[in-house]
Amino acid sequence: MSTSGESTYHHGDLRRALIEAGLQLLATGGADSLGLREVARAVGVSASAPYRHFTSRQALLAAVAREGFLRFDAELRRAGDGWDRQYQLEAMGRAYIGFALDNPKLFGLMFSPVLSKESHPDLLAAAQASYQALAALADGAGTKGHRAAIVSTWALVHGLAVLLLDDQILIEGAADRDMLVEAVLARHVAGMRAIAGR
Amino acid sequence: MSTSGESTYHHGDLRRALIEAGLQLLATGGADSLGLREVARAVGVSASAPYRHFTSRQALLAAVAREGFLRFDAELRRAGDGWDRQYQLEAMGRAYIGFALDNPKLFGLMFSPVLSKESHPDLLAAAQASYQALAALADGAGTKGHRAAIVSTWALVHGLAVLLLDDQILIEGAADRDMLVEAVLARHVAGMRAIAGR
DNA sequence: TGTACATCAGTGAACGCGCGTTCACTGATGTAC
DNA sequence: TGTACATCAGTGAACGCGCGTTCACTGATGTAC
Repeated sequence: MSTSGESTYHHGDLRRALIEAGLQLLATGGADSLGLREVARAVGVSASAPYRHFTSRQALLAAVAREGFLRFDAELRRAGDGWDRQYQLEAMGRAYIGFALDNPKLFGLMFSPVLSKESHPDLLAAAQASYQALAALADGAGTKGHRAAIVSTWALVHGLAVLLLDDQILIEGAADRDMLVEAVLARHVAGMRAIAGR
Repeated sequence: MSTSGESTYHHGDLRRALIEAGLQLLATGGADSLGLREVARAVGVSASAPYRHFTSRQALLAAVAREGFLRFDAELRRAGDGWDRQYQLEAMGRAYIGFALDNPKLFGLMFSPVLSKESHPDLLAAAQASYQALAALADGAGTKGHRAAIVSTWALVHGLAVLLLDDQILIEGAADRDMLVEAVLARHVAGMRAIAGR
């Protein structure tokens, strides 16, 4: 993985490497659920080595999911940055769905109920940061502080992402899919504006 | 399961019984994924018996998911029946989310990407029937035939269901949850009406 | 700068487990005459 | 109605597999003097 001829012994940052390998496997691999041995194998380390850094398989999954939320959050914010306030919602919605489509397995893990957020506080924190981004987004659409408005936006975007991910919606190619996403987002924004009365 | 003292030999309708047990296990059990042995055990039959009725574990899962869609579909339609046209969308949305909350694991299986719909045509058919129900619903809201309108409604309702299921939305008890669902549905309907221009 | 020693971060063999699936089998049921 | 036989729908033992996890171990690294 790093400079050649290097031993895997005293790896440097095995913890980081394992998380990275986890993300990699989710990005390219076939399996839908990560294994401890699988990740260890990918890094080129013995099956028991991860136990130096994670107390259990759950802990590794949580760390990978947390990393996912950090990147997700960063991408959402970056997407929002370049735009005028009135276009932010659509830009971030696009980014939300884009992230899900680009990282289907990771997205699935992040929102999986098998990872109890209570037992992994830093995972929870990372997830909530993403929520804040969305909340700000809905606020920007002129419906300050209304939980229903925030949740509506979130649910719409999340639902569309999940339905596309699970191949539930009949689409004809990527272009058709993108058009559909645009149309749905535009509708939503129009609806929100109409309700906000402007 | 049936009249006592009955042998499991020449069961009568083992296929049906296995599917039923699968639903039961998803409803009450802890595991998130059904196993062949698990289901066989629940029915009180040997581990290899299911192979008389299902070619593989996948086939059993598909059959359970199909049954899920049939019930889902029936519930959606029943929910829509009792209401005036203008309240149908909300009624069915409630039913959609209610089904998901009542049958979290089953709902998860139904919309799981591990079940390729292509290799299970009757599963696909059952799933599409449910889609028809939703399409009719969006039509009823006065936005005839617009795919974006149908998908918006579907995505919103599905997304809200999934987020609630995965404990992503911070809620305070069932009453609070129900209020939120109502508010989100009401907003959506209002938005759709506003766009449709009435 | 060199040495002694504690601690750290890996190894690799082993554990038990439960799974999906196969196979030869056998008892129960249905059918033809 | 009775008998012979084919077929059906189970049994139960066995297979290999990969997993998470534990454990005693050992080589590499860091630290105190």
